[in-house]
Amino acid sequence: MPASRLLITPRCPVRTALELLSGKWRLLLLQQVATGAARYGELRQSLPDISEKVLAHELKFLVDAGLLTRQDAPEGLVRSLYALTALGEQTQPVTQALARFGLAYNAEVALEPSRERAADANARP
Amino acid sequence: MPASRLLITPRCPVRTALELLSGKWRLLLLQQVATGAARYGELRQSLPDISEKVLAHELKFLVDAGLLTRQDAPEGLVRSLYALTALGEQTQPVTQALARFGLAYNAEVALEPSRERAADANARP
DNA sequence: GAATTCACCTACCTTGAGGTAAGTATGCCC
DNA sequence: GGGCATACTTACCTCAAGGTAGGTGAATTC
Repeated sequence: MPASRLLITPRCPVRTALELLSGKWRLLLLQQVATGAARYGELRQSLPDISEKVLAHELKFLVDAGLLTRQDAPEGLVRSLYALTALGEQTQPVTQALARFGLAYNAEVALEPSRERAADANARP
Repeated sequence: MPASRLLITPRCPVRTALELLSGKWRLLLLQQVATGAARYGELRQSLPDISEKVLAHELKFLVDAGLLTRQDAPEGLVRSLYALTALGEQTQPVTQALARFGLAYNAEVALEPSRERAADANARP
């Protein structure tokens, strides 16, 4: 099975994906928008502990990268409606896989108090 | 469909997963180990541009987190054989999803030279 | 027309992830 | 026992992600 061990170079697709999607908020933002086109204020409420600077910045990045679209005012309304592009929708399997792993990890940690120290390093209030 | 919009709190499983797996190297290391149990030197060769400090540190982190095991010398050999735990194997769907997204992104960018500027922000030699 | 809300933007600061370069401990070979 | 390889460790530094706090301009409300 080491037959398929591959050299991890900068052009590896996993690295491409990591560079586009890594960060504390990007995948969470995409996940929120996936639940329906969302406005700026809705996103801020959904992710209570993101700062406004970062929210605006990440939205801009995702639009520039072609993962989100921003619709300006459908005439008369306040502007800003974000939606996933086709490419953006392709991030959903990633988020789902992460969610499944997160659940598996929590389940495992619950069963193994012996590893609580390691888990504590990532514990939150 | 906004029926299922959920509050992203620190306890969300996606956040748990992101905290454990985010970073430049973790998923790549796990992917490499998944191609067969690996030794320190093999991993260093597979990921040519990781620094030794980070390689050692990330390996330790992954062992502490319960995603990798390190077998000490099977008697007489040089020590250090890393392998995935059951939990560690559960990260593979994440990596696979990232790989699929990376390929889709590259394909899309190749078709749309108009967005090359945004892509350039993440381009590498 | 004053006040408020919404969707941002700007300047400044802190923290930590990751890099560089060197050193250490252990075993193996001859 | 001197040299070499493997598997790390340590001290130091840099940079960028992310946070804080306070703006701004346009629309909407009263």
